[in-house]
Amino acid sequence: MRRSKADAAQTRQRIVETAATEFRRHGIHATGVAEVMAAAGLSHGGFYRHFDSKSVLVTEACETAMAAIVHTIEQSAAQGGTREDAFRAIVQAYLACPTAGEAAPECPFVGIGSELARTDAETRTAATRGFADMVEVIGEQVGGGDADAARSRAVFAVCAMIGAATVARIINDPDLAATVLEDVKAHLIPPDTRSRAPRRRTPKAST
Amino acid sequence: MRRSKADAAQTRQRIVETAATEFRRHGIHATGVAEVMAAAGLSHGGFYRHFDSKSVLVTEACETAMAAIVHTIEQSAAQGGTREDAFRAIVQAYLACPTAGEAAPECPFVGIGSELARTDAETRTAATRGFADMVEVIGEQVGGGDADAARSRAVFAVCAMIGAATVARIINDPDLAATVLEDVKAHLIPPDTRSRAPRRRTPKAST
DNA sequence: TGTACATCAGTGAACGCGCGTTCACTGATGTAC
DNA sequence: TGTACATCAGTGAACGCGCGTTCACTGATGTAC
Repeated sequence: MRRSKADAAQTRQRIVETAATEFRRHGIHATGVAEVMAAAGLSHGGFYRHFDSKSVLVTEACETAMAAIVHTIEQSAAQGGTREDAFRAIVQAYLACPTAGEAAPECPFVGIGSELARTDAETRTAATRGFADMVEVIGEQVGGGDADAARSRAVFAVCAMIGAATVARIINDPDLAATVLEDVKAHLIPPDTRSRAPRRRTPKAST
Repeated sequence: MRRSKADAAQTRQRIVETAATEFRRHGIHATGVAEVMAAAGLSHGGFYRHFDSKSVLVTEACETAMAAIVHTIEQSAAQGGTREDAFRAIVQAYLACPTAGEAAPECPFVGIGSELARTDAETRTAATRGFADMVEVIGEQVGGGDADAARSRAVFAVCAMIGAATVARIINDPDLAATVLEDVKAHLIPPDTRSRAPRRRTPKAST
């Protein structure tokens, strides 16, 4: 039963968005085309009306997922009045842990990080752009130096957050996982700007 | 052709060590039992004389890989005279980039990070122990506060390194990937103790 | 110590299954007149 | 505007392939006497 062009375009987009979620949640390799289509409410046969191959879907899903996490970070940033508030809001939101085992549920660097390194050039390019965007948005909040210093600090913060969420998801002990997230939050957010969280026992010299 | 007990035990260990390398390099899902056995110089049929299932191999390979990265970190630490030297040596070695796309080739948190989060309880327990060991070894080098502060700083450093290596492997632009590794090194290693690497243009206030 | 037999590490073919992909088919949509 | 036909989104069965796993077989190892 043929659908209108508008319907078809909408279906295509739904498949990509569903894939972005499924891949992040269960991994790229572990998520089949049929699984994505079923989650989108379709039968698997129609997949190739929209995409040449699974890897094309992976690329587009990566682009969509990257745009989503960048958007979330922008929204977190918009919550804070000062830039310090904005940065704190970003870190708190990214490393928020309803359950530590599902830290940063939106971020593809966490959900499919090690798999992304083995994807094709197009997908890795999309991931690279996503990382650059994350750094840019966060770099705007971590000023206090020249542009390059801000960018460098943003790179550091993004890497620390990605590493922390990755580790927290792997760790088999919920308390330890939560502690890891708290430790990394404590080190990323300057103590004088932190809100609720208790300060470290001995602040000590800067690292 | 039956082998002696000693030979069989040696074969088993060879399979586990081969698997540790193959899984880290190509991913758990993407590496078949037959592939591991072939890489170990065996035919795939004999696999189940040694292991009940692939997931048992995954667990043991994870244990082996964790022991290896912890051992490497210990050896890096042994190179430095002071604790600051030791910490610098650990970070420099972990984030050394012959090619940035292969950062931290030994560390399972990087090579199979997102896949580890979806493995069974035994494997995640092995990974959790490995993380705790990494934190303990590094914690010994980042003193300057009480034990808990040192542990917390070690957790932060380990997460930042894992995140940096994960990102560097994904990024499609070798220069950007190398910059990420340098940025994270620069932030982890206090400027006054860094050796060769050029200092950031404006050191600025501590973060 | 020597012999006869059970054990089992390793081989290679085979198994069922799920994967990515293809295809014949359906019927609503888009288009040409 | 109405009609006749081509297009194509979506369905469901089928394809070849590689995966994890099993199995009959081989022959050296281990063991009981």
